[in-house]
Parts: sequence; structure tokens; C-alpha cells
Amino acid sequence: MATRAQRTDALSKERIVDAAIEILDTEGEKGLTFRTLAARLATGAGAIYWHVANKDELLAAATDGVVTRVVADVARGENPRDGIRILALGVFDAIDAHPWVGTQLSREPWGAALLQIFEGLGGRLQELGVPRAQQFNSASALLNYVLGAAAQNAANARLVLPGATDRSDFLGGIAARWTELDAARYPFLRQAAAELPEHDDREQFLAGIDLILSGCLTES
Amino acid sequence: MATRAQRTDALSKERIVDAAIEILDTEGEKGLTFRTLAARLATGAGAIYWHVANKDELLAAATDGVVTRVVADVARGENPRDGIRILALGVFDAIDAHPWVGTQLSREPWGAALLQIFEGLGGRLQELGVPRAQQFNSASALLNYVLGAAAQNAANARLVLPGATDRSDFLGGIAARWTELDAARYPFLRQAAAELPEHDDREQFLAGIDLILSGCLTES
DNA sequence: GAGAGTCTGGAACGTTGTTCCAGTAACAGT
DNA sequence: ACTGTTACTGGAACAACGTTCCAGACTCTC
Repeated sequence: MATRAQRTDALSKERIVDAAIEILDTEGEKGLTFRTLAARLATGAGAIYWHVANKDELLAAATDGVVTRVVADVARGENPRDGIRILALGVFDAIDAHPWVGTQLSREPWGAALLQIFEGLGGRLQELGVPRAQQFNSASALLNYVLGAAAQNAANARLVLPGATDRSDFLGGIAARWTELDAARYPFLRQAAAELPEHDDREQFLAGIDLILSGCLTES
Repeated sequence: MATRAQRTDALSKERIVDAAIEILDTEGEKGLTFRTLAARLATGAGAIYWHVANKDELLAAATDGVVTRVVADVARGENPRDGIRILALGVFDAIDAHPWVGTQLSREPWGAALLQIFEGLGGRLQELGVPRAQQFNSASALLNYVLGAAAQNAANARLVLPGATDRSDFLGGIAARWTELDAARYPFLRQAAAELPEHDDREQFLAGIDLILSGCLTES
């Protein structure tokens, strides 16, 4: 049974997941259906179900595929602080390139993809000298922050399409709405509106990482 | 047109949203369909569409409803640090009670619910004396952390149902899987597995808030 | 009463995830 | 070369969903 021959045009979970990733990237989350997938693979829906239990498993596998590549790409041997920044930014960029990964990471609580990121963050916090009693909490804080920023960014990416021509138009439009808010109830937002259009998501994300890291190291 | 009389059994957006929240809380996200909603309101799907544009708007309205209540409940006049903790914990608890809110907050990037939370956090950071240049970044970091933790918690809540009888069983099962991981690739997770079963989600969440706050205040 | 607006309920449409199953390809044993 | 078994395929069929459509019912104004 192990050494069974394959047809030359054999379908496989790997080919299916790769095709799914391609569709997700080009057509978005709504573009991936078992029918479009079957069409791209020139087969029927039933054949796909032989290799994949259901759509959730397919999405989880696609997510794991992307995340595994990111985590593996982060060089070991960096000093731990830079390692954390590179890893976090890698996840951030991956989700920028594949917004559906952000959605998926928030849906799949203890999946393989998440564990890899958690390990990468936690291991480097150890190296940084965070006291053992606080390693778990600190790593969780970092992970939650990364996931929150990621999901938010993914949702944004999904939203840029309609209306605005480019990113600064888009943010300008949101800032304009903020300045129209009730001054008594939303003083902070009205002030922040000024900074919104020219802020850089990546820089802001990294600033948050540094903030949390400095918190990890100052708390005794 | 403004002073049009209402039938006594009149449908309204408010009644629809309230019924939707009830279904979401009792039956979960999958339980809310326009058919179940119409059945509970003893009407047809078309009647609902007269008051609500589509399901997205319905979910957004339900989310805003819950979040508005939470934000309003947080007493002003607290010292700002406690205010942030209470607000964040309020959002956390609300999502624990209504897991679907967590999912929704991550999907709706600049919705009214999010703005209220952002304002609450940012305003109190100002009072805390965070330098103006860092208020935007700090508030974003807090918000992203809250959202990440919230979404993760919501996903967990959705997952407890099958299998395990109670929470510590559930976490114990996950910890057991962590200890079976490859020791060379996952040293941190294997260590964290020991702490997982008895950790308290709320406490860990608050520890993360304190971590970020201390980071906000030490970064010059 | 007549007419106009507002609102209702349910039938109907197109699409989705999933199941089912008759059929085919490649092997192993004889 | 035949046969049976297993591994796999493709497409028809099903139930459920979000959404649209529209004939009617209600309630006001004239």
C-alpha cells in the first residue's frame, strides 16, 4: 500500500494546496470555491475531497504552507532582538502579500502555523534574558499583538479595492471622517487624524514590537 | 413622512439587531441566518431586508451594539492607567461572553466599534503623559494587542465545545500535544506546556496590557 | 372612498460546501 | 491473460445559504 504506483497526472494534497494558494492570491478569499479549484485542476469536486477533508482543512494547510516558508526564512544566529523584529516583520509582510493568511490565523487557535511563530518569538525572548516566569506572558503578548496587527492589516487590504485610487487617498478619506466626529466625544481621534495619512504601517508595526520588547525587559 | 404612524407590531432595525444578538449568543455564528432570524421575528426574509442592507451590515450593527455598551460602562474619572485596564478587560470579557464580536472586530477595519475603543485607549494615554509623538503608535499597539487577544480568545471559545468536558481538560490536551513536539525544533513550547493548563486567560491578558503600558512609559 | 407611501411575507434564484456513486487506472496473485 | 482489489477520479445531486423580487396589506392624506 505504501509503494503504490501513481498515475502520471496524479492529484495530490500538495498540488491542491498550491493551486488554492494561487487562487487565494489572485482572486481573493471569495474567489476560492471547490468549483474554481476543480476547474483549475481540471477535475471534479469529488476528487479534491479524496485528498482534503473540507474547506477548513484546505485553508489551514494553505496558511501553514505560507507561514512555514516565512519562519524558515528567518535566519538563526541573529541577535535575538533583531530576530524577533525580523520574524514579526516577516509575518507582517507575508500577510500583506497574502491577506487571507491574516484572517485564517485568527480563526485557527492552536494550529501549526501559530505554534511556529510562537516558538520563534518565545525562544528568542529566552535568549534575550527575559525571566522564565515572564516568558510565557511576554511571548503571548507579542503573538497577540502580531496577530491583531496582521488581521487589521488584512482587513484593510481587502478594503482598499473600492473607491480610492491609492493608499494615501484611502487614508486621507478615513482621516477626513475622523475629523468630522464629535469633538467632545472623540478628541484623541481628531488629533490622530492629522498623523494618519502619512503614517507607515510597517514602521508603526515595528514601533509596537519595540514598545512591547522594552516592556518585557523593564518589568522586573 | 417623518411623522408616519407605526403598526403596533412594527419591525425595526433595533428589534432585528437585538434578535440577531440573541441568536448569535445562543446558537453561535453559524446559527444566524436570515431564515432563523425571520422565524424568530415571525416574518419573512424580505421584511428584514427592508430594514437592513445585508448580513454584513447586520453583523456590524450587532457588534457596535455590544461594544458601545461596554465602552459606555467604563467609568470616567478613574485614573488613566486603571481606565485602560478596565476598558481593555471590558472588551476582553465582552468577547468572552459574545465570541462572535471578536471575529467581527477583526473583519471591520475602521468601524464605529473600533473607533470607540481606540478613542478610549488613546485619550487615556494622553492623560498618562505619553509624549504626543508616540501617542498614535502606543494607542495602535494597545488596540492591536487587544484585538489579537480577543480574536484568539473567540476562536478558543468556539473550539471548546467538541471533546473536552471543561477548560482545564481542554488546555491539558493541548499541552499534551505540545510536549510531543520535536524537542529540537520546539524547546520553548515544550517548556511553556507546563504552564499552559493552569494559566488564567484574563490574568495573562492583563499582564500583556501592563507590559505594553510599561513600554509606553519607559520609551522616551 | 381613492390613491400613495410604507412595510410585510414568502416564493424563487444563483451559488456554495459537501456527499454519493458509478466508473477507471494500476497493481498483485494466479 | 484474466481477475479481483485498492486507489483514485469526475460529475450529478442535495441541502442550505444570502439575496432579490413582487403581490399584497397596512396606514396615512386628500
